[in-house]
Amino acid sequence: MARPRAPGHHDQRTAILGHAAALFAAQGYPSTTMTQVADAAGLSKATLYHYVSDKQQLLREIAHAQVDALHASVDEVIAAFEADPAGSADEPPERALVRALIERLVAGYAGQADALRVLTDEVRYLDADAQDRLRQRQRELVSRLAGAITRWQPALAEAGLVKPLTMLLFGMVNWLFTWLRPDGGLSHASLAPLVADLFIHGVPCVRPPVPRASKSGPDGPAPSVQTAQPLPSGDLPP
Amino acid sequence: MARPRAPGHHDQRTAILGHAAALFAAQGYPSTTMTQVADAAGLSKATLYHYVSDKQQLLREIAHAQVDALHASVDEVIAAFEADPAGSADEPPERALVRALIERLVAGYAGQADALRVLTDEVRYLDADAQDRLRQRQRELVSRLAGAITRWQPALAEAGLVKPLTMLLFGMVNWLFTWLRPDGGLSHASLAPLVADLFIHGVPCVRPPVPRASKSGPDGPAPSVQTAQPLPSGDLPP
DNA sequence: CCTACCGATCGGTAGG
DNA sequence: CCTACCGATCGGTAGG
Repeated sequence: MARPRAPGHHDQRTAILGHAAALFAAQGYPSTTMTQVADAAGLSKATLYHYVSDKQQLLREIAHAQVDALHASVDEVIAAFEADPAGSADEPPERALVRALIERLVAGYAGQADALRVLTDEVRYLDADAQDRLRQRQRELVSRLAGAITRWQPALAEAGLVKPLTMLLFGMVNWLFTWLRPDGGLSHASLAPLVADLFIHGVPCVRPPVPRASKSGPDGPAPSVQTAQPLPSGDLPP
Repeated sequence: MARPRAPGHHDQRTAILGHAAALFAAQGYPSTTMTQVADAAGLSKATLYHYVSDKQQLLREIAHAQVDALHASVDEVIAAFEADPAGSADEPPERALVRALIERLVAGYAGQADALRVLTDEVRYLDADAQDRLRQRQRELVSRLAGAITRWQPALAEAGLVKPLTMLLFGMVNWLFTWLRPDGGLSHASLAPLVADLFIHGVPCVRPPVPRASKSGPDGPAPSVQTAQPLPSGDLPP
């Protein structure tokens, strides 16, 4: 059989990013060598450096492409919703949008597990500048989800609970690739409604301020729950 | 002022593990150098090696101590429950136990953020043997939570949903240190009931098999949801 | 002879 | 697109 045609520059870059994402996801960024990336892509290390300027660029592009893809998913769901806001008739449209967003995010994990893992676990190894830009985009993603939840449950927003609940949702979703095996008996498609049901039926039942007696003594007024600056991923102290 | 007394061997080791956990959590295991660990502990590198045999041992002991601490937390909650199974009278005891376990796990994140982050994010860098032993202990922890949930909602166990729901719970909890700042307006103590309420009110509402029309066509019988082998953390392909 | 520790440097390998 | 290397720095250990 003939040797496959050398792909174009753009395609070769795409392939390299895919191999790099798989290696970063499996081994972590710092312990993945450029030689491994080159081998996986079927290139010499020198040739690899013909397509990318350095190791950081691989991480930067994988992460940015992934967060862009997540935004695009939200775009699509919202566009479909605005075209037909009625939803599925058995639930209010605001809730239907939240459900659709959750199911879409979960479903997206099927084919993007590697890049998503890089986005959540390896971003800490990015340069400070690239990391800041990425976190900004991630915060925007959180805000879009939080906005949909606020329109569904406005009372929660007044209590300052929307951002925390949104982050709990991201916790469930981002933790998936940690335990969900693509070859397991449980698929992403069958898990998506589970996550959506759990969140959608649980959220209306949370009790805002928490007047329950906790371990801490009465050392002040009941703490009003405030929204901390939400950071989708850990950050690196100086 | 006199030079402080040299702490005992055990105390010095404990201090070293604490500094290493902080560095591993902040920078990741591979990019943390033994020199940094030594500096943080106020020791020379050679002296550091008097207390630990190698870098892997640091990671191994931090992770094992942390999973042991989590088991101890579960022990305590269950012991308290068995001493007084009635719970808080306004909810069934099985549900009260699940709530107590959730709140205890969340509260535990207050003082153990570094070690927990190491446990969830850095275990992949452990040797295969140590990693296997640790994952076994983590699976046992998941099983203990799943057992409590099963006793509360036996119907979910028959549908094979307990392990997935347990992992969603761990997702919310393990994701906390990613966005919850200790100095933020939102404390672990005020968040714990939020997580518990969300889970406890959401779980009874999940619909088992999912007879909803999904995107996939009718290419077979409705997939029976099975429990995949739950892995609390990612694993390293060969 | 022990412990606790130091300054200096080893062999090997990383990214480029 | 490869072989041959570099400056640096890693984890770990030597002698005293």
